[in-house]
Amino acid sequence: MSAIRLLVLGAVKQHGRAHGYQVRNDLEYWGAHEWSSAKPGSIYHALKQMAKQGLLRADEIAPSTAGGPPRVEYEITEAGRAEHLRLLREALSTYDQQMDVLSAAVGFVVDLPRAEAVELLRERLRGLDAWRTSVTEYYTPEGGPGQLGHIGEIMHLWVHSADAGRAWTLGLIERIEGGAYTFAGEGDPFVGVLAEGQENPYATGGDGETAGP
Amino acid sequence: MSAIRLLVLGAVKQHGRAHGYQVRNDLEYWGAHEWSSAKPGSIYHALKQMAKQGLLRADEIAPSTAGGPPRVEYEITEAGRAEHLRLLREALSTYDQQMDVLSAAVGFVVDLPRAEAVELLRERLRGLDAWRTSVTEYYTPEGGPGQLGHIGEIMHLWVHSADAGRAWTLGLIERIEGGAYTFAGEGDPFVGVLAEGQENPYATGGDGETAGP
DNA sequence: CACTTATTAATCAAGTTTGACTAGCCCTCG
DNA sequence: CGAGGGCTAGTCAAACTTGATTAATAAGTG
Repeated sequence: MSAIRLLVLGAVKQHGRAHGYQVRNDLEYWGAHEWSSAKPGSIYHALKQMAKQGLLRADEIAPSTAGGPPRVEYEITEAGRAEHLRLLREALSTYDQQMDVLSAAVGFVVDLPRAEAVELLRERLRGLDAWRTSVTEYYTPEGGPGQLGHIGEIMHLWVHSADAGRAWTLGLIERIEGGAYTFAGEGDPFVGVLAEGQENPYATGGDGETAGP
Repeated sequence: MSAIRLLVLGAVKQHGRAHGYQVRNDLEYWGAHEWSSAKPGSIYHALKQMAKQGLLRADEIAPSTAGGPPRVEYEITEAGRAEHLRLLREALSTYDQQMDVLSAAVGFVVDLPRAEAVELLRERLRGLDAWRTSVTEYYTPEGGPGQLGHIGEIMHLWVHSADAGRAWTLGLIERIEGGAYTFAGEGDPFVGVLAEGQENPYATGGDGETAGP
């Protein structure tokens, strides 16, 4: 699973209706172009693909309000909302070892009821534990771990990473159960999108360069 | 950078000369089909691509020794050896947040001299630190971190993961400096490939299922 | 006003990845 | 003996990602 669908669907969902450039701008605002494959080509491709699959409805619209070729506006469908929740649940609950998917999911976690978010994260913990166990078993040959030579370091890396993922997940569960943030059905949601015409303080070429290679 | 070139080049290099199925088997032996994109299509594609680029030399060979269509054998060229080292150095030294690349690199780390391996890992540490700093700066708006709502959890995740990566890297450096493993120019290298005809105990369909989804 | 430069909103080609499929050969079971 | 299952080695189409490029308009400049 790649993060792009979750991100693009989520962006359109928060607006209700959006054109490609708007989605692109939101994702840039979230910094997503730095840590995921949310580059223009991928975004426009995902929009078209999801429109073809009925998750979005495409409306041709006259010349844009600010120069450039005419825009296509996309509106989210019921199927699209359902798919977004499905992707979100999957991303939160499965150990995927890809941080971009998890990051995107965390960005939308408050779209779920609080109790469900916690339950999904617990599911994640179970997956992590199972993975950790299977890694240690797989990489333990009959002759003892010394048999492996430096290859054992790969296992070491994974176990380390599983443990770190576990600790982070536990921390998040604790904060959510402690009442942090506003979840679905608990009042005004936190919305992180740019209004039409609002300038993006974290735009691509800015001096605030961020993520690594 | 994807891990596939590093893996495939490395596999051919360890044999000196290999056909696609042999590479595929080695990567399966290493468990790489579980944690990287080392699936048949990608492997054969990478072989062809790298042959076109002069990193490998392709020789057509008569029907296989054990049924099936004729094999194409690939031999690594000087350019291929150089490219493998280049990819390896890059994978070890840059913070990439993709565990598959790092895992593959760890598998080949002993191809380098011990001192260079340590230096590259230190470079990695510097990259990690820089990234951690930029993340905390990027995600600290004027109004204080409370401004971010649940979005701050994304930063939390990254910082956590950077710290875990730092700890693992430090541990590895320590073990290498402590004399662990046999590096380039230090005697008989550890070679983890299957000999021709040797059965693969970790083959795809085996009951020893491993990595997560 | 004509001409250059920037910005906005996409599109395109090239390269990758995926998952399913083909086709030859061997072995076994009835 | 021959039908089917399984292994070997690989191909293929479809989807996805990437980076470059295009087109349309707006804004500045002499």
